[in-house]
Amino acid sequence: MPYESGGRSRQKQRTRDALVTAARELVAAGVTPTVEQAAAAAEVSRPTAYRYFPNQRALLSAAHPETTTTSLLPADPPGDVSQRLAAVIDTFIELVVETEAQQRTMLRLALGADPAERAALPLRQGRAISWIEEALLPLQDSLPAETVHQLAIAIRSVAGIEALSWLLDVAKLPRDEAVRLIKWSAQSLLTATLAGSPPPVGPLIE
Amino acid sequence: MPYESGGRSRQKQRTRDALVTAARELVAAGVTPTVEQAAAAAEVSRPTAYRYFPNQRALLSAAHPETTTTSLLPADPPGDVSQRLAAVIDTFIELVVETEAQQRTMLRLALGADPAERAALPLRQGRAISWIEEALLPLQDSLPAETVHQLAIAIRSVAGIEALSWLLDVAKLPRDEAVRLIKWSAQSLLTATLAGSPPPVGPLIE
DNA sequence: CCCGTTATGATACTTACGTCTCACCAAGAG
DNA sequence: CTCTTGGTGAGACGTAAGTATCATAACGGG
Repeated sequence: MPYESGGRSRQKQRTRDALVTAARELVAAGVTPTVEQAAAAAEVSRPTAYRYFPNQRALLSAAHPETTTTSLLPADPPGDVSQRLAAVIDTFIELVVETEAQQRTMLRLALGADPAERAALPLRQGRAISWIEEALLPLQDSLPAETVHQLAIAIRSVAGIEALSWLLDVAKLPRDEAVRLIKWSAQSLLTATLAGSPPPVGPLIE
Repeated sequence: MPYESGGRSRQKQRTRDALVTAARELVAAGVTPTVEQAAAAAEVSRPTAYRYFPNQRALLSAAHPETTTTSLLPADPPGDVSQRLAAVIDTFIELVVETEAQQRTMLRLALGADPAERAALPLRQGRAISWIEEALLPLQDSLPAETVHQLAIAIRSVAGIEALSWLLDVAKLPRDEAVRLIKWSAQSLLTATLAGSPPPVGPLIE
């Protein structure tokens, strides 16, 4: 068994990193790079790129810009849930709008995959839910954690790139109106929960 | 000027119809046909298909199953807005779930287009908004039409294939829970409006 | 009936995805 | 030093999108 010392040859890791880095830069530049382009930018041959990623989708998914931000709340977060949510949603939507092109690309790639491949792609699971849950933290005193989680999911589903692109493309709302409507929807879901109609949780009983 | 009598040769119309019909059948069968397949099914050559549709996207868009249904309300619609909305949303979601594969395909195609092309594609403008507006009809006594319209848009944005696929793929909700959550969100938006917090309308004034 | 327009088909070309085969090279093991 | 092996590059192949050229049926007008 040849060279295994210290975690085997790190050539693979270096090549993989080069590919991801190159692809990331191209994606950040606003384009959807060809596998050939990404390979060239990484100074690697095209077959090699395919040795690391089964297809373009997987490569570009791995190149999806990583957001390391762990919280969207301001330095001195308000105690009021509604205000906390407003702050988080404001920042989150801003984030989405700023990277709209990439968000659309990733959404399109994710939709192109069949169910089996979707499960394999670790991407498309952003940090939005945990961000929103952090905003909803004050609710944990009065509501079950599962209910809060479900509410966070509902809020994310009205505030993501999917809803935004529909509001823009189909409903043909101006960008600022779309953002405003999303904020209203998010607050309305919270209001309904606070008013005593929390999102349903658990198995259907009917 | 040769033959122009009675609306010129209808050969073009027949060929176009054959293409759309063939593509529609393939799409309804659950596949995303290549231009070649659609052309073959229409007994037409591939270049001819491209003479009628600039690309695959345009062809498949034209093949999008037409829903001629003009209303989603039951025969004897309830007078209560909430119940009317529940009825319409139930039926609408059922419609979306039943044709989920096609819906995803159309969404992916729509996302693939650049802004200029998106404007040219008449598709992706379903009848959902008018269906929802019909459910909200009783609100017209107490709210401006523009507000009702905005509310319908907000409701549609939480009840469409975009939100559904996110709930399923990313939030990993079981199908029945996703549907239930969507119904809750839609009702919550209505509730918020009735409770005196209607969706914002008009130009931003800040 | 002949002529010319028009729609169409046949064919080829370019690009890109994805797969495969084969040769090469470097580096560690003996 | 030699032999083996893992990583890589070169090149070819098949499919499909999209474009372009050229030839040929079909059909209406005179």
